[in-house]
Amino acid sequence: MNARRESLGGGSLASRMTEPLLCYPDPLSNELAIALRQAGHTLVFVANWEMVDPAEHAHTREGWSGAVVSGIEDLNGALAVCRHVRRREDPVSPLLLVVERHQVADLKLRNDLFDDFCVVPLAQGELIARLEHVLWRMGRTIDHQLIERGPLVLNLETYQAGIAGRALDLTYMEYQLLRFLATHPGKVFTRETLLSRVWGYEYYGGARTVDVHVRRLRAKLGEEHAHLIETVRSVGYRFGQVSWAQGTALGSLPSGDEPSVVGLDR
Amino acid sequence: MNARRESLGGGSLASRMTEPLLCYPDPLSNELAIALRQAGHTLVFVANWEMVDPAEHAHTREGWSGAVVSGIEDLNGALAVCRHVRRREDPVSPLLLVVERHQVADLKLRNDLFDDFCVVPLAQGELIARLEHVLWRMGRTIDHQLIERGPLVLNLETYQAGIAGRALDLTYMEYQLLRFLATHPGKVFTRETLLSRVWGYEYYGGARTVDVHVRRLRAKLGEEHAHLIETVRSVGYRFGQVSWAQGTALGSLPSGDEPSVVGLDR
DNA sequence: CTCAAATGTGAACGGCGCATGAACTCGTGG
DNA sequence: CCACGAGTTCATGCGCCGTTCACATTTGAG
Repeated sequence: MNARRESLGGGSLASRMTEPLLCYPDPLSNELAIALRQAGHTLVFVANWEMVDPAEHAHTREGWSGAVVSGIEDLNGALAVCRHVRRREDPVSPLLLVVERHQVADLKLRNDLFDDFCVVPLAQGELIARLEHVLWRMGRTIDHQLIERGPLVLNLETYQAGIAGRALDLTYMEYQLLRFLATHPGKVFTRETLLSRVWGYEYYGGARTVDVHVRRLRAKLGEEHAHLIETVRSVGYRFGQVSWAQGTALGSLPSGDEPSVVGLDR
Repeated sequence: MNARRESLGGGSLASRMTEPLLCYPDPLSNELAIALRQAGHTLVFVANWEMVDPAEHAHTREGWSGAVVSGIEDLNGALAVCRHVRRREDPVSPLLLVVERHQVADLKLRNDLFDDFCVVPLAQGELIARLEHVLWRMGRTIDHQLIERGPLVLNLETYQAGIAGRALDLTYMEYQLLRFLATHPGKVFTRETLLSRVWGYEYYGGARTVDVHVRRLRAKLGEEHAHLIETVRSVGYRFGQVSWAQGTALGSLPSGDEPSVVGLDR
């Protein structure tokens, strides 16, 4: 089964968005598809995350104007699409996630997977309003996606990483793992959680794989910064750093004595 | 009429946003206020845009952690608040706008007035999810799930603990034990109960193990705070002490997690 | 006061979780 | 076909930390 492309119907108020919208799943619910078409968007449907790249290649376009991913039918599949789409060298954005009411709780700690979300049943015009709002936001924010955590810098566009000014040559999984950890500084993740969030929900493999990647990351970070990834014995790992332990890690520590080593030295 | 400020209730799972949330109108709908309070926010209500600056000045805070503006009662008034708030030298952000279904259309071309919006009726947790998402986008983070008991702070996400601003370096079991005790302040647990609740139902070992862990905890708490874990002779241990001042002291101790500051000396 | 039960204290054992090194699989490109 | 790199798995050793024990100290009843 191939990606299905709709051509733009009669003119209407087609914004200057010449690129198509990436839609998941195939078929997308009628309500959503109709609203999007009425707003003048061209839709390309994919049935799973593996078809995203072929779909793009199929119509020789350069990229997408955005994505609308519905988690109603299959939330895990939707999140897989989000994850894949965000990891491409040219990430699709903006990405709008559509969920049901009871799925809102599942979005916790997954902020990095989407730019905005909406809950069905939708209000009249809500989907378009959100798309426009997020497009407007991106047009005026010149956010050259950088994650800076102390001496660590991750460039989400170029997939480059640096530590204390020195460039880090990370492999794909190393980068993904470090990025995930650094996106949630301080929080401890079990190996199982890391496998599901970084590797993917469908992944089934030994938990010790995480250890090895952590080890290599530490090695590349150098002895001086290896402690940025901390081991929490019998729990998992966390990305920690001294300077924002205060106020972030422990909460409002009264600016007292020596917050410098808050929970970081073992 | 003045701006109305709520102080954060006793302990519980308080988010660490020390700055208050600006809320319009006064009163904000119950549904919204309750959700925000449950997430641990402190709320300050204003009745119109002219009261924003006086309200900020009133409680000597430096700025806001964000704003929740409801347009349900008076959309124009709400938009006026948004406009004013955005024009200040130190704009309040993020700004979340709450509207009714039929008002979505009115948001067109007003993207600059808010960072995100949501439509009533809200899905369970949607308001908080949006706040978190927009906060996350702006590079700020909320710390959830803090247990605060007097000078003791437990961060359930980072597995970090602190006492009076000083970091505690606890082992896994020490942390689990302290967490369990602090979750039920004042309540006495037998060693057997602790073994089954903290160690696990299937655990079978000597009861003196508990003693040793309590000892090490007290040592790490420091002489000053060692009394936070009390020995109830021929019964077991408890966290905190009962306030005999209030009538039926023991009997009135709620078994739950909430009241938190029962008899804790600050 | 006397004594026994309960708890505090110090120390040592030993299992388990993790780091480490290395081998193996798979895909890619020369 | 081989070389190479990336991801995964396996085997081994070490050290932390949970557990236990012996002994000291405290508590409370008679």
